[in-house]
Amino acid sequence: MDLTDIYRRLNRRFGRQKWWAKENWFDVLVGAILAQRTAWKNAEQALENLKKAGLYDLNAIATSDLQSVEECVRPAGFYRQKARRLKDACIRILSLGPERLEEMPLEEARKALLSIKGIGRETADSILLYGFRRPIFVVDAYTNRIFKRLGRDLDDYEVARRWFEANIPQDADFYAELHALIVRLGKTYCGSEPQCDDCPLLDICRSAPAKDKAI
DNA sequence: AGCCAGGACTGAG
DNA sequence: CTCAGTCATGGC
Repeated sequence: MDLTDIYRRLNRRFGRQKWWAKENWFDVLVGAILAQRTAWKNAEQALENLKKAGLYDLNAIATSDLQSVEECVRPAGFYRQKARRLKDACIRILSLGPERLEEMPLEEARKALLSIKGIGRETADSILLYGFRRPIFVVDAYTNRIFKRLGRDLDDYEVARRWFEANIPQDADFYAELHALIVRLGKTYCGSEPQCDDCPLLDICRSAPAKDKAI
């Protein structure tokens, strides 16, 4: 399966996605945590609330009253967890020194992020890729769903990630665009009600093994 | 009226 | 290690 070809098709169909194109790592950190298992629209509302409350700042969140963060973050769902995770993440990164994350070797930075409660693999990789422009490919639920339909099982996250990285140009901007395009494709064609008409990958899907067709 | 959204943690087997 | 249960609001 030619991932570069898939990228070309998606890019032709959807154009440039520019996820977090001009944002910094803090924007991505907060956005990624708030967007966990939540529609982006709701995470966006929570972001606005944080800004209006003067809490959109690493130091401010780290030293904040947890309840005021909860109020802001409520629209994003799981608001008690997310408030706690946000604050914890800010405290940890402050004590580590944010600039250290840029200097560290990639695997080390990844481990540092993963050691923060509330930051799992996808969130850590999103922060590294979109926030720090480090070459790590992000695998998410859409990626799983789509590629299972195309005939490739990705249920092991690390294996899946390495497979992508080994089969496309090892470039952060390419990773960033491809992942965003995959999510875009997923939203449009692979939701609860699959819309196969006009799907840019329809031929690949048709020629795939028939076992996982029913997603 | 359910179902789902750009996950991660916990506890049980 | 795998897997269900849990966390929670808003939109369709």
